[in-house]
Amino acid sequence: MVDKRRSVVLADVDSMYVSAERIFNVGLNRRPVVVLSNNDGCVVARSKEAKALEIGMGEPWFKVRTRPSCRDVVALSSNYELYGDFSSRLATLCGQLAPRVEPYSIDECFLEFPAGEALDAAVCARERSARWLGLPVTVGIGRTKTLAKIATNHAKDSGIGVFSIDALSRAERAELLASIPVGEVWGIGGRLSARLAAHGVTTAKALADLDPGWVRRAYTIVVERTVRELQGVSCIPLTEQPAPRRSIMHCRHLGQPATKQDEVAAAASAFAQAVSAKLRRLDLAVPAVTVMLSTGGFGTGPPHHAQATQGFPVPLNAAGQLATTAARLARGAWRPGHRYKRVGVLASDLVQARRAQSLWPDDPRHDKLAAVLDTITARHGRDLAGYGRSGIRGPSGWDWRMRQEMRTPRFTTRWDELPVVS
DNA sequence: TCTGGGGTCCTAGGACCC
DNA sequence: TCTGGGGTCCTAGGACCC
Repeated sequence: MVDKRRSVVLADVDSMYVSAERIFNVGLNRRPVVVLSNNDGCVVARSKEAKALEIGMGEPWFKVRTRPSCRDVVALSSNYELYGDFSSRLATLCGQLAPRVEPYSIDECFLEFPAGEALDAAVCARERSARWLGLPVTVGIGRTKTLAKIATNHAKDSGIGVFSIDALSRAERAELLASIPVGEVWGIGGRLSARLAAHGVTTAKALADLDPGWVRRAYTIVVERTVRELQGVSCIPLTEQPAPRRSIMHCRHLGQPATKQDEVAAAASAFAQAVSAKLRRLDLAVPAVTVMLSTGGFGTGPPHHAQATQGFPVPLNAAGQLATTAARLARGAWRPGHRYKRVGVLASDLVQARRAQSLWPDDPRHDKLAAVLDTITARHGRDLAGYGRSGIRGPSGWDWRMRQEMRTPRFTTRWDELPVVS
């Protein structure tokens, strides 16, 4: 009898950011390496050697760097352009192997196969990724996405490259699920695991043994789906065609807190131009823009948030209009006496740009100007040219730009940053 | 001194209508 | 004293993911 069932394969790059950095710098091999978030704030990726030093995910770098045990750790600023490029190479590689592929995140790809073909394909994906891209990949196989996630985590924990949860007997599978804390199940975060624990549910097995109908009434449909997926019933299908973007946000901690109205306006204007560039690249337009200011929660006193929204008569994506509007909104939302640490510009309810009209429909110079500014920004960064005073450092020396002092070159996407072999 | 950024989906509750 | 019901739309907030 032909087995018509499907298997989900998850290909997950080991320490993606560190692995991408190591491709161009073999000196990083076998050393503890971490990659930092924007502003060089937190640790967002760790090599195996760094994990062994008990450096936690999300730990602030300024704390880690002072530990005696971490003296020899190499820290790098994140180079998203490099990681994004390797991410799309991995997706391409997977696409050549599988009839159906969903690039899920910057370091993960779901593939779907008829059940009998999954294991060979998984081995092949791992070999090709290592040989063709230089990226180490761990692969997990299961009947559903949630089970494939569990298989991948188990493969990583036990140091094997490929693992299929489908290959286990019923008893072995129960044993594996019983060894996994419920909070490690995909879709179950800190809040839900605390609530589940109150019901006596502390392992993946206990979650899988619940009645889905009860879970739906006691929790939500999201948790119900997770329970069914653990039981082997697929509820979260592969989505080959990503759903259209609903929102685009550009939100940053400022390199230095802003206290002046001009300062928040300058940052909002600059971020709006970044949003505009992304909108135009995706051929989207936005019917309203929101600016958010906040003081951040680590100082003394409660954090202060302010936000303001402005709608447009027709959806648009022009950099000049978005920048002017965002600057005005920021001025309006600003209140004296606060140290603003974070500014965000949000474009939501996005629509196709072709269906929208520009408020400046007849002047092609605006499109040309925007294109030129995008080129300058891409090549030289945001502080050289822009609308308003966004890019220019204030007279007081205030500088909102993020710190990124340890970024490697964008080897594969910039001609002038190509690696040189001598 | 120094603590990321960018998304999605779901639910509850209020406003409003007939 | 007694005080509809059902539907839709919108928003804020919660929870999760990487």
